[in-house]
Amino acid sequence: MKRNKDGNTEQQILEAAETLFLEKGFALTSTTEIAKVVGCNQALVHYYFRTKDQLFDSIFERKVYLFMSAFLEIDSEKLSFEERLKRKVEAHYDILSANPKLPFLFVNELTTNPERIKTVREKIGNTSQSVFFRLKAELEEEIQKGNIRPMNPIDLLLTIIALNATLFIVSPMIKVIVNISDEDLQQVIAHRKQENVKIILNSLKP
Amino acid sequence: MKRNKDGNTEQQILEAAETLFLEKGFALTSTTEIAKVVGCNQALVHYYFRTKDQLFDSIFERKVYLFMSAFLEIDSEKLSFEERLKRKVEAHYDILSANPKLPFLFVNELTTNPERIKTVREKIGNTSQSVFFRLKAELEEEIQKGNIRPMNPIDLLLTIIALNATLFIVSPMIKVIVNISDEDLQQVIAHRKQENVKIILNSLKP
DNA sequence: GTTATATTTAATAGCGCTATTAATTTTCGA
DNA sequence: TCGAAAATTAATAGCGCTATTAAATATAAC
Repeated sequence: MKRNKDGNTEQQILEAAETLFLEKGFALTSTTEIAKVVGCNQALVHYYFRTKDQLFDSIFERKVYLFMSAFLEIDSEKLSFEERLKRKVEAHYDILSANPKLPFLFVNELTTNPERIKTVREKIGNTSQSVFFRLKAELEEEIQKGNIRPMNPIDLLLTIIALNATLFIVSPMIKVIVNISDEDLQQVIAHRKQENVKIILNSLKP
Repeated sequence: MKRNKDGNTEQQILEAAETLFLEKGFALTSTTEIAKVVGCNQALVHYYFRTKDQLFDSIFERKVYLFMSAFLEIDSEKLSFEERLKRKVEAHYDILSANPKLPFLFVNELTTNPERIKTVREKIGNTSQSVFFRLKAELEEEIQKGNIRPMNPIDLLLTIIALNATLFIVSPMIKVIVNISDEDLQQVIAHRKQENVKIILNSLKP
């Protein structure tokens, strides 16, 4: 029986690669290991994806979209700026809770391999820019109205990303610096969403 | 002339290693490359430090201390809790500004090699715990007095680390998501210190 | 059933890395 | 100045990795 019983081998490779890349990053993951997880020959990984880089890129692009997706949706309901922002922050946090390794993947790859930034920008640059300019416009309108203090949209984005992503990025560090148990850490994660929302909304006040 | 003109070779290796480890992390830095930077034979790196791991550890430990150092000093002056906290946050931010690659190093190594957590904890565990418990005690006293809202000291630490470290961790990401120039990024970094202080002090209010 | 095509495997070239060893050169005190 | 100790080098064993190639096997169309 040569053919893989579990159906689509290409898909299995993709899934194993995703798990391993998220776990250890690009450099520490080998096509040999991916093949071992799937239970196939190592050459198959290259048969389907040619190079390790191509395999990684196809995964990475979708992950970047996932990370941004919380900010992409345009809310139809007529809600206040703060309420809309609150929902986006919560949605973003939820996505990260479900994919806690995501922030590390970005940091790791975009820091160690700045070349990839160009690739990413080509593919998602327009989307991310439109997200940014929409936020910028909304923010300026609110500032104009005097509802929130004057601030740079980059600062707001930074605060959101910092608070939301960092918990997942630094949880290994936290465990070292504070001698905290895994259960306590889970508790922190659980209640941290509202904490973040609170801090972010507080930071807007005039 | 066999002897290195620039004096202490061991020190030069240490410095080159530090630069490279900070730049690319443990895995992507080779002893071969370190030797090339120093201009010596690759075996010398192993002559002085035996293994790449030992070389890394000796650097890593000092970096962890550096990261924490802002919170170590006990301020003699009689200042309010908020003022003391403000100064610590600023000192911490200053250290990171001077060592912007530090946060990435921690995240990278403690995430990809959790084994190292044990080593770090053995060496700095007591120090970090005493820092934590001092903060905890001070915080509880202030909460008792009603000066700040009830909160977990872990939350406060998380907020500080998140806001301070993240800017330096994610600056490559920011450049992608927002199409920001290097000059603009420098501006953001420059004014971000007070922004962080503001957000942190705001987050304490009852 | 035969055959073209898709999938899978074994084998391997070629690279860079870590760590060790033995030999060589330099240093420096007696 | 001699010789032990320290510093440095060349050489290399041995490993795992990426990517390719050619051969083997399975699939499906006819």
